[in-house]
Amino acid sequence: MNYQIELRHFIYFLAVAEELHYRKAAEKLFISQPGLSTQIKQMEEILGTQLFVRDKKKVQLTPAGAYLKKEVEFILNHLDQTKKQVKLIGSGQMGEVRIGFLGSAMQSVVPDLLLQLKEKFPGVHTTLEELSNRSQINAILADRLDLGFVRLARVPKGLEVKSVFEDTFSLVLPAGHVLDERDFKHIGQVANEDFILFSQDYSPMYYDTVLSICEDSGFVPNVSHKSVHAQTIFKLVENKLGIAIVPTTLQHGFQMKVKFIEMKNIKQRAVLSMVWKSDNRNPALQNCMDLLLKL
Amino acid sequence: MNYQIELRHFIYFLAVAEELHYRKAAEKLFISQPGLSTQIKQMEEILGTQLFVRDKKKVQLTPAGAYLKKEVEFILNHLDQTKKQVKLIGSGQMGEVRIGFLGSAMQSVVPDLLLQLKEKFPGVHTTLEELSNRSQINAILADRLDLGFVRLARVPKGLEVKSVFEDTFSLVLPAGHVLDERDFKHIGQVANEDFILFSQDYSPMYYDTVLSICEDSGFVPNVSHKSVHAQTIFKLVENKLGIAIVPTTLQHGFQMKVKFIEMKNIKQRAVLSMVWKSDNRNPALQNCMDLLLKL
DNA sequence: TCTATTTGATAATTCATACTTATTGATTAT
DNA sequence: ATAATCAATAAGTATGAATTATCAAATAGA
Repeated sequence: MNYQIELRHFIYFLAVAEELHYRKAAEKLFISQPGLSTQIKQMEEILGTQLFVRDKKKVQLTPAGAYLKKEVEFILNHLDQTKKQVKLIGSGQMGEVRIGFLGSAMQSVVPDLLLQLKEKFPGVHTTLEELSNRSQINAILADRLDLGFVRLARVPKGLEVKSVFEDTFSLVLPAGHVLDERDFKHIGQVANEDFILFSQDYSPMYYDTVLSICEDSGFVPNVSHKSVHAQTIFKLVENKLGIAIVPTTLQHGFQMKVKFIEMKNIKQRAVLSMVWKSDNRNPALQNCMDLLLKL
Repeated sequence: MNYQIELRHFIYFLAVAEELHYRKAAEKLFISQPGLSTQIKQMEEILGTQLFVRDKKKVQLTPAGAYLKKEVEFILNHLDQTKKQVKLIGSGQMGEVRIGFLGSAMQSVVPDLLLQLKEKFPGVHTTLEELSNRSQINAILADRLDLGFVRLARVPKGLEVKSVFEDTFSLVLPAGHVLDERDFKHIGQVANEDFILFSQDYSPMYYDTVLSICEDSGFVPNVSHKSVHAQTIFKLVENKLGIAIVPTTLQHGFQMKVKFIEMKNIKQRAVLSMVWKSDNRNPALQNCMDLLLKL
């Protein structure tokens, strides 16, 4: 009667919370459904709180269950990371920093940073993952990621941000476009063209900034396509399906039949920021931040 | 051979890490020393890392063990906190109650109620949304809302209603109108004026009631304008585009050049009711209702 | 050098309980 | 109506965490 919560409970709970279906969850866990039922029930008894509502053909989380789900996700992620760190420290290496980045960050600062990190802390292993702004924020909050490179004006409470690179914007035109660098005065000259932009979901800040650039020239762009890949955007421009506005450094690393016209005379900049959790417990990240904040 | 780490391991580990002495740690844990030894050993096997150095008469933490100790402390603390929170949310002392209300409820009961709620359950967070009767009912049925303040005679099955406030009706006239409070006897005196009422969609009950008030005086009102905003109605009256009949408490909170004549002698009342779902699972709402139903 | 004492690790055994299979009762779909 | 699907319950099994008993190694005191 006087049991203790165990990690097993959490893993089972998470499976049910995700599937909202006992049999499916049990299959995923490779255990029998009755076993799962009793374990969840026991868990509810230990916590003294109902976690699921099972009424007639459907399983749902209670408010307490929904809260617990978030916490359990965090705890299990943190535990995984801790296990890795323990192994690394135990084997004499220093640790791991899990880094997320927007595709557009790979052209400018991130490679530099990785080189510096490798030099100063050869023992620190880094993992890299290309993710959207939103995914990075969520991953950092859930402790699946230590450090993110995003383009965001604001971040949730509990996270710290530091701007690391300010880039001008460039107009991207098909190679044979009539407008040339010499003739270019302002963006209003291409107001009638179709625009190809990064999706608003992918980077709201980028989207807003581009709109504000156009607004400053007195027009609302006609957005014909949206994409999350620079590659795709350039390809579309190359095929004359529209023109684009992107951070200037994005021109490096792609072989495309497009021309870039840097817009130095406008005030808007593409700001790339680092984000991390104020209370991140990864000792390798501490070292990493000490280095990075000095740059 | 293929075990999993469990919280038990962490608790045992922490005891040993604190005591640096197996027998003493075992005593503290109320288990036998050999049991503790095997569990720690198993833990080291699972993690693939040595956590303690036991050489000749003394037990000490390895670097990996020292790191793990810090993390285990954090995890166990966080877990304790989470358990407490889950209990609080489960018992309704903490959580969120999503409240909808008709604009006209903001003048009378809702603010009072919120104050009382904050006082008794400081942990319960409330969200407020101004919605029409119909929108509130739909939102409650769809579980997007926990509690609504409506003016309705009937509600769909599965919902509960309780009248919370009965307001008299007032006649709203332009400031310079010939009819005065002293001269006023019955609504028939203004039978020939244009009437400005809340839309029938917005509150069918209000609309019906106003019609019945007029009917009792033997006339059918000429409705020239309809609106969903009290603000608009008063503005129209101010500009002599008609007169209105509204719940009396609506006169508070607006700065308008209109005069109110309260009609105490008629039987009709503007009834404000609470609505909620009988089988709402939100524990915070349960507490909220316990409080409210006592008033 | 010999005990006596203390340490953590083994060995053998016991016992709690997480898990299994079999079944039920309730609900929905055909 | 019949079949199918769901979670809960019941009874039995087996895994492994605990126990007791013991050991080997180290220290300290005579």
